[in-house]
Amino acid sequence: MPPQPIQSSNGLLASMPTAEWTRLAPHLEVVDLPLGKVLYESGGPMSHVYFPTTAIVSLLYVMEDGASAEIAVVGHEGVVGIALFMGGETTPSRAVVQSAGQSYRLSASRIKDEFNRSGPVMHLLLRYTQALITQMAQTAVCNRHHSLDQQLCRWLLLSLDRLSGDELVMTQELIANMLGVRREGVTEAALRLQRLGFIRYARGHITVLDRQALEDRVCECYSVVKKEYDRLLPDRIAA
Amino acid sequence: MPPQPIQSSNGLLASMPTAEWTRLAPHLEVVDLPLGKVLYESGGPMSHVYFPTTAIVSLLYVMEDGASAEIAVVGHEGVVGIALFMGGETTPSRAVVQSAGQSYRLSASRIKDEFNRSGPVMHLLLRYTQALITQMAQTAVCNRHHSLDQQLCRWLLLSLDRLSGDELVMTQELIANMLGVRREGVTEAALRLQRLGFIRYARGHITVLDRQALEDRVCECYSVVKKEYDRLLPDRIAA
DNA sequence: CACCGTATGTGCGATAACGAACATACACAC
DNA sequence: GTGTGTATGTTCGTTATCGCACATACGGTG
Repeated sequence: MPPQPIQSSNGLLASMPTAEWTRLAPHLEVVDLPLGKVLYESGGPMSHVYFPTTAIVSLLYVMEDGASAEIAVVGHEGVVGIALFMGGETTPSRAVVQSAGQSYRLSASRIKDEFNRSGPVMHLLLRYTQALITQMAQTAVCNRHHSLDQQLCRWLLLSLDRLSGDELVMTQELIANMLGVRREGVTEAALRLQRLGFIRYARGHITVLDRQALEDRVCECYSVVKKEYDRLLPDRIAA
Repeated sequence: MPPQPIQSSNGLLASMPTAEWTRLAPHLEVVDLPLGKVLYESGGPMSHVYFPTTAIVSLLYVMEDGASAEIAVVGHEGVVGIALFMGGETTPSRAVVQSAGQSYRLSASRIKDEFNRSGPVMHLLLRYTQALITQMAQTAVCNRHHSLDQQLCRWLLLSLDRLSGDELVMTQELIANMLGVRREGVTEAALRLQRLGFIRYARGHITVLDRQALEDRVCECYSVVKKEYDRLLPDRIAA
């Protein structure tokens, strides 16, 4: 299989009709998002919405005692900052760059203006929001019922879907923070996958060797979410 | 003569400006929702949205193997069926009546028409949706990090907030299905609360004797969700 | 009032994940 | 090459919850 072309755009932006794209394009900025950058703090101000292209952003909740859990992940298929157009202005979750890369961004006032035109962009953003809701709901279910092994597979596949290659730059420590488990637990689960020959792990670099094997091992949560994204956002345009 | 609701209204309906209320009121029906009634099946058609008054509805996901988990709960503060106006038409979750009572309902076409006017009703529904998102996210976090005892407290308080009295009609078996845990686990957690004098449990009837004690024992997830509802839906009108 | 179905209580061993402490081992700077 | 910091691997006792089997007890029905 030939390598996937590098995703040069964002699925939501690419799905916009010409008129809307023409209106918004002059106001879009391209920004580099380094690993670990916090786009929004819990309850904090949100100056822009982000449409990632090659970056991946995690929405996670950090508790009073410091424990954390990922609620959803956003890549080139979506947008970070839905609270702006949903009317809440802020959310109790934090948005952190999980994989460095680039993103478009649009100021809060521009996205609100566009949304309030109640045109195709609004409907697109709302359908995306529903897909994101499904991801959150499925995360809740998965946290309840599935093993760390399965959740790691789900997490790897969700990340892989948002990257161009087959390699993730991500320490086990960070994965543990996302999944809300111990680092040692991730080590053990990753070792099992490595012994089976599905992945190769080396100091913060994971290479997926057998994606199909991960899909065979993952829980249903992955495909439920994926199908819902495909259903709700069918017009995604390839790079 | 149709049954009249006990609780004067639903929070969202009560928050609507006069013009919108006047427009919608003639089309609202009052319906009785018996315990266990399935309003929507996973992926199934959604003919109406429901604005509960005295009923409580659970959104839950049922897995292939029959295991289930509650994703969110909706009572007189909200609406069941957001997928209709979000544009998805359906969702992978099931909506089940958790506590019998009454509800208003509105046909799918009427709610969509009203939503598409892009007026105050749309903005109200979107703010509600954001609050619901917070509840789902917090459910995911709670499932990951908190003990069954804490989760039971959270569940009891969330239910209590949506009821008029201090008694719930609910077997431990059903609570276990909602929380996605074993029935025996609920028995043990409920016994602990009972021995402490916080609740009284008798064959499907739970009476909360000391609400404050439950609030002292519950994890932060409860207050995070509650504060977010209060922040996003400040205009709620009391019963 | 006897019966029976359902709801609740109890007692196991099994297991997955935890928390902590520690061992290795690679990557990079000097 | 040596040193150092970070990433990964390993071990072990502890804990919460599970899965199963079964005991009890309430309440409506005949």
